[in-house]
Amino acid sequence: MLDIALFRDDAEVIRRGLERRGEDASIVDTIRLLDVTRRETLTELEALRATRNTESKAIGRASDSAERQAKIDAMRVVNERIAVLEATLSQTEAALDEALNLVPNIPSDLVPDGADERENVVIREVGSRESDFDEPLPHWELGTALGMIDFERGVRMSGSRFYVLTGAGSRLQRALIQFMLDFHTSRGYTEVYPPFIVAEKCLWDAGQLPKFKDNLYRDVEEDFWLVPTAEVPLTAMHAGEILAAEDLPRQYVAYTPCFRREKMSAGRDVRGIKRGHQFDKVEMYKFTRPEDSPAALESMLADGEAVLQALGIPYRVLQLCSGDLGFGSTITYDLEAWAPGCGEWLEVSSISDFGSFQARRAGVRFRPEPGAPTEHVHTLNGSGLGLPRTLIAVMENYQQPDGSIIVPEALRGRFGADVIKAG
RNA sequence: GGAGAGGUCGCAUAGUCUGGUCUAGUGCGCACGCUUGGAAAGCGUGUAUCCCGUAAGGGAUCGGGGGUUCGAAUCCCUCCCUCUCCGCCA
Repeated sequence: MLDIALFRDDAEVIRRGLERRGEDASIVDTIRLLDVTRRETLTELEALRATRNTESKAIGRASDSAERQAKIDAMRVVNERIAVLEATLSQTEAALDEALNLVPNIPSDLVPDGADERENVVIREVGSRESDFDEPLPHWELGTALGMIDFERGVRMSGSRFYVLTGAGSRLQRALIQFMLDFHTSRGYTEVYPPFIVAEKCLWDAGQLPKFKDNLYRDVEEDFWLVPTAEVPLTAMHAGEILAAEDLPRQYVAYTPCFRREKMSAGRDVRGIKRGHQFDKVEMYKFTRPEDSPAALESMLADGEAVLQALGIPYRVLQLCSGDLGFGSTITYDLEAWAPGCGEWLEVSSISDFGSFQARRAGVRFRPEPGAPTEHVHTLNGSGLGLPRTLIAVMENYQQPDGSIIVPEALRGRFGADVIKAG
């Protein structure tokens, strides 16, 4: 959510931001109008409430019963007007909230203009894509041959896009998760195990609602929603708090499954474990002082890249253009791992600075100086990394001509073996 | 799931029965000042958040929402949460 003050003071910045994203900017005028109505209504309402407060006290003190009754009658009239204004105010505020919740964040000046993902910019490519042999196998063939992935039984249990990791597959994913958690912890993040089911409020805080309602799973009877990413509970964890300035930045890393009710187009990404309704992810998250978030973004990017480097996976860094930016983000880098078997780049991480967008929704603030007014913190999030796709990258990059898979050195201790062979 | 007790301005509590003197008292903690060679103690002052307003000032918030009333921390309804006991359970 953007600051309502920005709509008053510099609406042009918002319009330009919306246009860069390729969105209609007319909502800005709607919001400005509602804001004026709200303030006019509030001013009159509060003046009347002030009258009522004073008069009610006078009534309490009044000894003459005729005078007392006259005041009570007068207050009845005032109260009728108050009721009308209260109704207007609550309608106006509801409309204002609804509109504000639909406005995406403003792209940073550093973000290149562009209409969609085709105009994202490759910033660098790291590692060699050279392969030792001509036809590397895709992970679905490797996984089946080595007893790491069971597609049929996953589909039998849960339907299309579900799979079972078995034996070395399951173990390798677990080794990756533990490796990533330990890795980020050693670099200054605090490990967190959050709820995987949260109240609706948390999804508003993180900016998932109202816009992405169709992508969320929820309990029919109770206020329970499955998290689509650990970003949701991590954002909501400090909702409504005023964080101690000396505790900033706060840096968290969390492993969670992620549940997404995507309507996946038939025929696209159907093979393998690249895309599903359930997947695992290790997420990095930071709360920072506003002035610190640009540097925090760069260091989070470095943290994501370091995982890929430690695993020895070739990757590239993309800067998203304005038209491909996520709803709450001001600036985003994607990390894409090279998967030689599929022959494609796989998005394994998306690293963003959300500015004060989520902090304002969730009410996360800090006090810069003792006695100073509170300010919203900035929040940043990034995958560190997404599991099934990192698993794919490991399998496909480390496959050998004899059909086995070498276990990356960084994972050997946790995995408990150097190589994955059939049988 | 059942029964009971609770949720008050950092923490702990008073106030709720008997609605107006609650612009919410007190203790602790914290900050500043006095005092002191320095400190402790003592004394004094201050110490929530948000909204409207250039300001003066005003308003809102006693877990959330709704109601009764001229007026609600206080009465009524409802939801949420916490604690104790019972049941169930990994």
